[in-house]
Order: sequence, then structure tokens, then C-alpha cells
Amino acid sequence: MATRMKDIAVDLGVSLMTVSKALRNHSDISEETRERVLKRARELNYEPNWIARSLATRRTYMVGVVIPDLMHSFFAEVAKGIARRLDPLGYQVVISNTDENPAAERRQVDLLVARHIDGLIIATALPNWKLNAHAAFQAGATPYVLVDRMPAGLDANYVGVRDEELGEMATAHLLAQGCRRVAHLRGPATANSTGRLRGYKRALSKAGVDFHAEYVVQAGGGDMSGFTAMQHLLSLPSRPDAVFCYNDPVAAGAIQAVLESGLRVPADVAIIGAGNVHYSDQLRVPLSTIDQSSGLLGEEAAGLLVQCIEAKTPAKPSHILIPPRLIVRESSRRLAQAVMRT
Amino acid sequence: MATRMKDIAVDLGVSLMTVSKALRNHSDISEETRERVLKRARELNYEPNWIARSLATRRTYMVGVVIPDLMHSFFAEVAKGIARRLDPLGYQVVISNTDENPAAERRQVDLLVARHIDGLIIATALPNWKLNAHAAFQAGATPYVLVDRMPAGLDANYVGVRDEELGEMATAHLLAQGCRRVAHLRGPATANSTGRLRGYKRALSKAGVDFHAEYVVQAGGGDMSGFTAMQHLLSLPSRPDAVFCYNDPVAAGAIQAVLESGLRVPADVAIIGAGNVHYSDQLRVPLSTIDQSSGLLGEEAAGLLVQCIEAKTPAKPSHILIPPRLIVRESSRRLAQAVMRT
DNA sequence: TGTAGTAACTATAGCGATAAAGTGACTGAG
DNA sequence: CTCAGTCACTTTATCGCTATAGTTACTACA
Repeated sequence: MATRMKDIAVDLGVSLMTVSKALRNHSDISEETRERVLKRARELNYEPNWIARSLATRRTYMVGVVIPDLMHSFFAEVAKGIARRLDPLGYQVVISNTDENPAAERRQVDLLVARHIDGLIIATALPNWKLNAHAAFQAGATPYVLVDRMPAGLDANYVGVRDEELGEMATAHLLAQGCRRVAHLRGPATANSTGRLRGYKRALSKAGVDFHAEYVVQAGGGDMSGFTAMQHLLSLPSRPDAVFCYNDPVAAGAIQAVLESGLRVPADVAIIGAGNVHYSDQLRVPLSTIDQSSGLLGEEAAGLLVQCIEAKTPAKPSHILIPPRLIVRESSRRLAQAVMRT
Repeated sequence: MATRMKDIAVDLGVSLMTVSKALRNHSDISEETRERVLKRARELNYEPNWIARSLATRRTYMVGVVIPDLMHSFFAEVAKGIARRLDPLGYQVVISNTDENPAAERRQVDLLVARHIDGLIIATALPNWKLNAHAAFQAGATPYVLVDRMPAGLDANYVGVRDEELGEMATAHLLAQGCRRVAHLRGPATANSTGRLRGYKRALSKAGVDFHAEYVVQAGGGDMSGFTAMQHLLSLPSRPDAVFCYNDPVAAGAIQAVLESGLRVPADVAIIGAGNVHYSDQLRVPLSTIDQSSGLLGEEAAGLLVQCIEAKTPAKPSHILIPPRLIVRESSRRLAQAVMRT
């Protein structure tokens, strides 16, 4: 069996507590004894049993991460960012997948809270964070931070991208390419999607281009929805010459729809997405996108969460917003100077 | 604070053990008392404290999963398969990323074992599983299962694909398209890569095509390595007209190299990969590939692991091999009948 | 009628740590 | 010389649960 503190204690003829304190650099122990304990611990290959420790301290040094889709490289990158930040601090990251399913999300959150994780980072699939959405949070005060997705009507710790700025940046880029019939495939009814839509409108108005309601079509978030939504746009009497898509998967679906209809990207329809998922540059038409610094997002979320965990008193929710970055590739490049601009 | 068994016990005027047994459906308890306990537990919203339980039972119901790259959708899918199988059994899955780095892998495995996980599933980044590779396994007898990657010189529980069959299938397909100068971008020096290479050779010999050593080039495993390795192949005096790539990322890199050199895929060079990663059909040229049933792989590995965990006596290692499946897309389709063949 | 046997609980010890309070030997100020 | 004040430990009490060994009543059988 593994060595326990007691073994070291008996071995050294001291009390168990002396060992415990020595190992944790407690001030109560003489330099000499500490050395003896540390030495023997190393020799016996002692490893603290964190289960016992957790029971006594009520800390598990585990952090839960709940994301809608592991397969979406954006979230995988967020998760890696989180781990990168938390690993050196001794936290173990536990990732759960919800497949964009609110019920699954609730279940996973409950499971993690029941596991007594110290904190939670969530990219939620819930469009609005109704009271009672996550029962676990009412009772236990497990600290949590939201990333990327900001559900409507909630004030919580949040780390995300400036959505309005993102929408404006993407749209302005398309306008700068000379496109005038710029459409938008918007996402689900979340604060993010609404923010991006606002940015889209603002860019149009700044450029003095009229807003046409039929140019804004709802797409879910996956490539299939992008495909069908794009088909709809293509069927309009006055077909758009550019589309700002809610995210990269939607954009990938949109490109497919355009190509299948016999039109060209970007010559006939310029397209830009958002998220800069890692295969975007290998698509049939390398995809222009707005980078959301997914790794950084994760790191910031982790940092904020640790703050909350270690704070004695629960501070009021804070928001960290990261600026978007335009990445121009082939799918939206119509003018030579566009290359320069980036 | 959360309700404890003791609260229920006092509340009901029975002993703590009665509650404990009742909640675990122990035979020792009368139907009537059990009902009373269950009812009160529900009312008080009791949730067992698994940390305490773990301390007493020496089981955590956590399973570690160590993979080389979360961003690679193949592994993300394996992880999802594992979770799909383990979740209903009450296990929590803890995923760790190693970035293909052997040292990181060792560290992650140690961390997980120190966490007292019940078992481990590893897609290793170690080419050969030297003695002492994972110190954790010498001492503690944490059961583990390897997936996908089979390091050389080891007999352990393993779940993977029939590599030789995979290599033969891919190569035979390219030959069937009429290609005769079929090259192979092989992976690192692992049993998998070697198996695929054997399959490649066998297909050639079965078709009566001579084997040319210069047609086999080492590529790491990522798209960059595929890109440079392909450039090398293109510079050969007798340039290949088809390439079987170790995996999809390598194939994606290879396609890029071919296109950049001004040649066409598949007209000038047909390409096939392996793994069927989820964006393969959205690449510049939709990629033919060999599907490895990644989700199934994960499920099987999880099933095998649970068997090991629950076995009283450690059984001898078993191997589960899954047959590969050919998926023909544009990157290798030269003949009309190829469409029929699939 | 006495002895087993069973059903249904209860009591006692841990699991491997930590927190908080206690103890004895010195030290030093008044 | 005395008494409070450190220093360096040791003791005791949990943390919340489980395993194992009692402990009562009853029931049953010869």
C-alpha cells in the first residue's frame, strides 16, 4: 500500500501532526525536524492522499468545465487555455460535454457540483439563464464563470469577446471590399448573437447602407443550419453579394451552399465567419474570420475563477471583454488592398 | 450546509448505519424503514458526499483519459465515446491533454494516478513503452487501457483499428483508381504506422506493383509535416500519382502542397488519409479517408476498462481490433465506378 | 423449555488527512 | 525568583461515510 503520514511519523518517532505540519511548511516546526520529515517522505515516496485532505479541508482542487461541443475546435482551444492556466496552480480540470443540450448541461453541472469541485467554467447552451436553470447554484455557493456565451438577463462573471465590435468589424470589412448587399446569418437568440447583429447594423449605418430585414436570417450555429440559411438567402430576388456569418461552422455551411449553387466565393458572394476555428484555412475556400482568441479566453476565465475561489468574500460579478481581431483569407478578398489592410 | 446522513438519522430517530444501509439498498433493512429513510432523504435533498465515500471505499468513480491532442477531432470523438459509455455507469471522466509530448504525458498520468482515479485510458505519445515509462503503473496497480496508439514492445489492454488492413484498403483503393506510382507518407515509428506500411506493401505486391523505397516518406502526424513531406515527393524525378497518408491532418497538408505546386487533386495526384476527422468533407478538396470509428473505439475502450476495474483478479491483457471502413470522396476519385464501389 | 437461528438494527472502528486546543521546557522581564 | 511568553511538539476531535462486529427481540424446532 501507499505510504501514509502515519508511517513516516512512526518511522521517525514523532507525532502524526508534526509530519502533517512539516509537509505543509507550517511555522510550528523546527528547521531540523522539517528536514528529517521531508527527507524520509521522499525516501518512502510519500504522496498525500488528496481525498482525505479534501474531506478535511473541503477543497478538492478540481475545476469543472462545461462546454457545448468538444468537437468544435473553438471550445477545445478554450479548454486548453483553461488547463494551461490552472495546471500550474495544482487544479485538475474536469471537462464535460453537453452537445448543445440544455438538459444535458443541467445534468453535467449538477454532477460536477455534487463532486464538490471548487469552481465551474461554463460555455452555456441555455439561451436564457432562468431562475432555477441551475438549481445547484441556488443552494451551494459554488463559484462560476461564464465564457463565450452570455445568456440573456443575467449578471454573472463573464469572459467573452466584444460582440458588437466583432459584428461591426466583420461587416465593415465586407463593405470595404465593395460589397453593398451585405447579409447576416445570425445565431440563436443570445446576447452574443444580438450583439453581433447590433454591430452589423451599426457598420451598415456608418457606411450609409440601408438595412434590409430580409438580409438577416437565423442560422442555428452548426454547418447544416448555415447551409440551409444560405440557400434561402440565395433564393432572394436581390441576392446578397456578401454574408457575415455568426460563426465559422455556419460560414463553412454557407460556402458549401454558394458553391453548390454554381456561384463563386468570393467573386459572387464574399463570406466571413467568426471564431477562427483551426481548420478554417484549409476549407475549400480558406475562410476569412474574426479571431476570438479562444485560448486567451480560457486563460482569463480560469484566472477570474481562481480569484473567486480564493476570495474570502464573494465579490460582485466582473466582466472581461476581449477585443476581436480581423483575419482576412480568400473567402472575402475582393480587392488587392485588402491584403494590405490586414 | 448540505444534509448529511447523520441529519437524516437524528431526524428519524434511527442510527446512522441504518440510513447508510437503507440508501444503499442493503438487505439488512426492513422495507418500511427503507421507505421512511428514502422519503426523508428526498425531502431534505440529501446527496451523498462521495469524497467521504471514496475515503472509506477506496473507489472514486473517476476515470482518467489521456490524449495527445484535444484539437484533433479524432481524439475528441474518442473522448466523447468514452464519456458516452461511462456516464451511465456513474463514472466521471477526467480528460488530460499532452500535446504529443511524452514528458507531459508522464506528468498527466502521474497526476491522475495521484488523484486515485479508478482507471486510465491512454492514447499514448510514447513511441515505445519502456520500462519505467510510466512509473505510476509499477507501484499502484491502476488498471489501464490503450487506445488507438500501440507503442512498440508491450502487451497491454488495447483497443484500436486493424492497421495492416487499413493500409491495404487505402492502397488498394488508389490502385483501383488506376494509379501506379502510389506513395506513402508514413507516421512516426509506432506499431500503428508500421502496420499501415505493411498493409501498403501488401496491397502493392498483391497488385503486382513494384515497391519503391523512395516513395515512402516519413511525416510526423500534423499537417505541417504532411506539407513538407509531400513537397519532397513532388520533387522526385518520377513524381507519384497517388499518396496514401498516415492520417487526415497529414493528408490535408499534402493536398495543400499539391495545389500550391500547381497540380490538381485528384487528377494529377490522388490522395487518401485515415481517421475521417470531422471537417474532412469540407476541405478544399473533400478528402477520401479510412474511417476508424473513433466513437466506437472510445466506447470499447471504456467497456474494457470497466471490466478490468470491476474484475476481482487482474485478467491478462486483451486486444480489441476494429475493422477500418473506406470512405471515398473527391480527393481520390478518378473513375466513375469508384462512386459505385462505395 | 431450552437452544439456535434469523430479522432488523446499533455500536465501534477505521479511511487519511486537518484544525484547534493542550503540554512541557525554556527564556526573559520585573 | 516568579510568572507570562515563546517554541516545538503532541492530543483530541472532526470531516462524512462504510465495514464489521455486536445486540435485541422473535420465531422455530426438537
